[in-house]
Amino acid sequence: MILSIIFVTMTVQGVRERKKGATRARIADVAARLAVEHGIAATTVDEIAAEAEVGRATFFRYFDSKELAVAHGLSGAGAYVLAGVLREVDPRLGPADAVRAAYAELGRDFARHRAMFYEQAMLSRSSPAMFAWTLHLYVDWETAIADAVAPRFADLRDGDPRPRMLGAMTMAAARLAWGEWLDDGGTGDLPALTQKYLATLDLRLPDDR
Amino acid sequence: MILSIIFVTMTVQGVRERKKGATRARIADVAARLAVEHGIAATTVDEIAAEAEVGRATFFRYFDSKELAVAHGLSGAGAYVLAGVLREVDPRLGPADAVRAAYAELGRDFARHRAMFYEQAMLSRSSPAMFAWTLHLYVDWETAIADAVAPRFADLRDGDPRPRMLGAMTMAAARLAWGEWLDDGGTGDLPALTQKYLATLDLRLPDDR
DNA sequence: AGAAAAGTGATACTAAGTATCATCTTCGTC
DNA sequence: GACGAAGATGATACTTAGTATCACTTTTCT
Repeated sequence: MILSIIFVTMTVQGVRERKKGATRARIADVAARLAVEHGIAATTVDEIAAEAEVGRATFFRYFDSKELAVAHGLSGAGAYVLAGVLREVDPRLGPADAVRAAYAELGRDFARHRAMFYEQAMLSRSSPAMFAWTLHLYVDWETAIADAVAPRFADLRDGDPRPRMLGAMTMAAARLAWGEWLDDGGTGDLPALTQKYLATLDLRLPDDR
Repeated sequence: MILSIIFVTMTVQGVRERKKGATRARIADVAARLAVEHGIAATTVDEIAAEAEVGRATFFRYFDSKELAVAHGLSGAGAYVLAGVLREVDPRLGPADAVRAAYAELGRDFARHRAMFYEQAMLSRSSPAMFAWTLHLYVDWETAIADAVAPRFADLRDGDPRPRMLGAMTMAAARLAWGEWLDDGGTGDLPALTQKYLATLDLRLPDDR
């Protein structure tokens, strides 16, 4: 009894929040799996909802569109993985170098996940709507990256544009590299391509000029 | 007779191409107007098609979604305006400086178009779908900017990532500035905000490092 | 001039996305 | 521990976006 009270008290997020997170993740996972298996066009919201064991209305409470659910399922966790890595790379590195280092870190086991990357890229291009919603998701990534990298700006001030810009540039590099990689048939070295785009990236203080 | 032959021969693009362009523009214009007047949700494709005097099927031949048509109507020409200005600013300016100069140029008659900018920004945020498709359009802008600015890279080589990155960074700056401006109620100085974001932007050669 | 190619519109259909409401679950308070 | 409030769910019904097909018209090319 007392134990359960303590447990409840200790629980960071209540039952409700935890359930919501689980449901959201379940829907996204199912959406991504079905889309990879049968293609986005052949996957209906009804199927996703049924497979995820939620009502159709609930599906749309969690995601604004079928495409967004798929995008989340494919790579929704990616932003947090990257943000996590970003926080852990050598603290002496500046913001832009930290991003490059984080991507280098992620690129290490690229070979193992090559097929997955290819599938995701193909899917994100499979329709204009899917592409649009993928871009929508990228904006979330941008903010996650910005938050993760902000502490590395030594002289950060209020409303500083640099973290957000660095996030945007990072995602642009990832997106462009991914596109070029796909155009080449997905046979090339995606991490190297990403570094190529990232290498063009630099930031300077507004008043350094 | 002979005159008409000469005329036909001189025509750069055939009747078909010209008609297509006009139809596309008409649809986009109507879509934007109706969306501004009644909101995107209250505007149906049927209304747009009817007003633009095309069949419903034709509408979807020109645009992949209602939202994309609206986005095009709102600012579809913007990319070409910017690209045009970009080509005309002082040829001695480097790529990044040219972008800043072009935006400064565009900012000069901002005051006159403030209300329009505000409407467009509000509309692009009015629904997640609209936002997603706006981002989709921005990718077109990116390539237009990249093409316009590419000649300014003195040592451009094949597959150089810098023009595309500069295009992406420019659009990111515009998008972020626009968002911040809107969050502040659209009362601030949008051109100045844009310059703030653009100021963080720099490019260096991959092998300068 | 006439055949080929491309664009258009009508029709019909599928499924995405919205709105409403009764029911059930979780939360805070007594 | 019970209870009322707040929030989440699912069923239902509905509107409209987006797709597919086909007969018809316009443009292009030879």
